[in-house]
Amino acid sequence: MVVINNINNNVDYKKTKTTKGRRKIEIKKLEDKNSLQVTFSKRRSGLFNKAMELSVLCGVEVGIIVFSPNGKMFVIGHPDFDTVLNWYLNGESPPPEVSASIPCMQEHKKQYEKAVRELEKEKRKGKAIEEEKKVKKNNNNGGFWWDESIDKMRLEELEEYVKGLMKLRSTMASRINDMMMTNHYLIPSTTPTIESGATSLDVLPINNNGFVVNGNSSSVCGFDDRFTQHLRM
Amino acid sequence: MVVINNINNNVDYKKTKTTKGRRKIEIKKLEDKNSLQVTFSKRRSGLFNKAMELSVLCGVEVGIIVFSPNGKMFVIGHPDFDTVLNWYLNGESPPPEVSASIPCMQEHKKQYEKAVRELEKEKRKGKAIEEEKKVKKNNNNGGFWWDESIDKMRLEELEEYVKGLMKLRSTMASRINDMMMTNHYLIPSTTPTIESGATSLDVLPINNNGFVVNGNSSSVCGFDDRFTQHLRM
DNA sequence: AACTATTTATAAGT
DNA sequence: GACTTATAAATAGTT
Repeated sequence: MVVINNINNNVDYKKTKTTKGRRKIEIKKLEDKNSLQVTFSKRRSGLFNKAMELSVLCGVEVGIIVFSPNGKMFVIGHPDFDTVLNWYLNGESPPPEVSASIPCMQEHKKQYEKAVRELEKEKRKGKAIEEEKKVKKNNNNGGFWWDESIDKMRLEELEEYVKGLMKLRSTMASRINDMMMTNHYLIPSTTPTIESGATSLDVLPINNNGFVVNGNSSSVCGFDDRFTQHLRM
Repeated sequence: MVVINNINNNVDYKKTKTTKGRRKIEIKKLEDKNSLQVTFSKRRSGLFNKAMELSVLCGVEVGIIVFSPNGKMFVIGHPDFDTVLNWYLNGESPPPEVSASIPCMQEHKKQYEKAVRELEKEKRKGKAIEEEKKVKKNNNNGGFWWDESIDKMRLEELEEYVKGLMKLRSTMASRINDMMMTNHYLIPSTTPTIESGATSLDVLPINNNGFVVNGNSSSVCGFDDRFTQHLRM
């Protein structure tokens, strides 16, 4: 119980209240352009801070994207946004600890899902090279200057890719076999996939071009400084 | 200064307080397994609600991924997470209104970035079909049962893909030309890309297999019901 | 950006 | 999880 007898120290108070203080608002689109901007700034800060606290307190992974009213992108994440994103895109989990408690069927689903996704990826890739050939034929004066580097990289990565693909084939075969022997699941027609390694934009706010714009900091409770930043929208 | 004169109205109080009420905590990893779970639930709810409020009040787009301590994935977004994600992956902005205020150079950067990303995608795709052929040769007894559908889809999408690729080529040519005539920018070696259309997982929490698990609701201030759900972690 | 008076969020307890 | 209580934190309106 916090009780403070104030009879004797009213003298410390301002005699007139300076503001009406916080007032309740409806959660609906703010019409006043100015207060909208102010509210956005305050609440985005608040949101990111809440995310940071959740992440630290519970040791969990969080990723947030917010677009300002002007379309400027703000990204935050722990460990960093793109890492979290990859887990999402791959349908994976960050900590491989409690995942062992997942029932067997779930594991089947998971691997099957992943296999389907890989297959989609493969399919799209396969399609592309034929397109590329066609385009080259259309530009029969030759490709653009960057074609060479593409072909070089392709060859360099060829060997290890074959291995991965082979493994995928066998994995898919066994998994699909498992599935068909047990239950029937609908195959999602399209699934988001990520092709390349992620960049590490992390908590930095980036403009709507995807470039990092700025980022200053003020450390909060030992959490990475990058979690707090104050930038114009 | 918080001061409460409690002398005259102690009579109104319960003689024994039932709880000590909320108490301040340090923002550091919770050790007690139980309170960690409880805190995660409460704070995830709070975070999602804050996101919803921000989205409604300011009319902005938000997307959040959170993993529970057990690795279960929770996703929320407005209009839906995957839409927000695509904007992120493509380095685009949701509203094409204020984007006109972006300086010309920024526009160049943006298109260049995108072109580089597309090129990466193309490259990886092209690589894949050759791998597929190799694999097929290795499995010279014929492909698996799903090969046929892949080839069919490939052909079906061929025509429109050519058009897109042609446009990309010319866009890249002019953009890169623009860049070289003005400034020199570093080309990020890898950039996250998304290959297929997005699924609409929206606010539904999904387990670490990427499957939708459940989702009940309780509407908040006219915001989509899907923004609130209470599920086990 | 700083200030307050309030509203909200939430730590503990049930 | 859902409810309660007391308190800590966030923030609407103002300067």
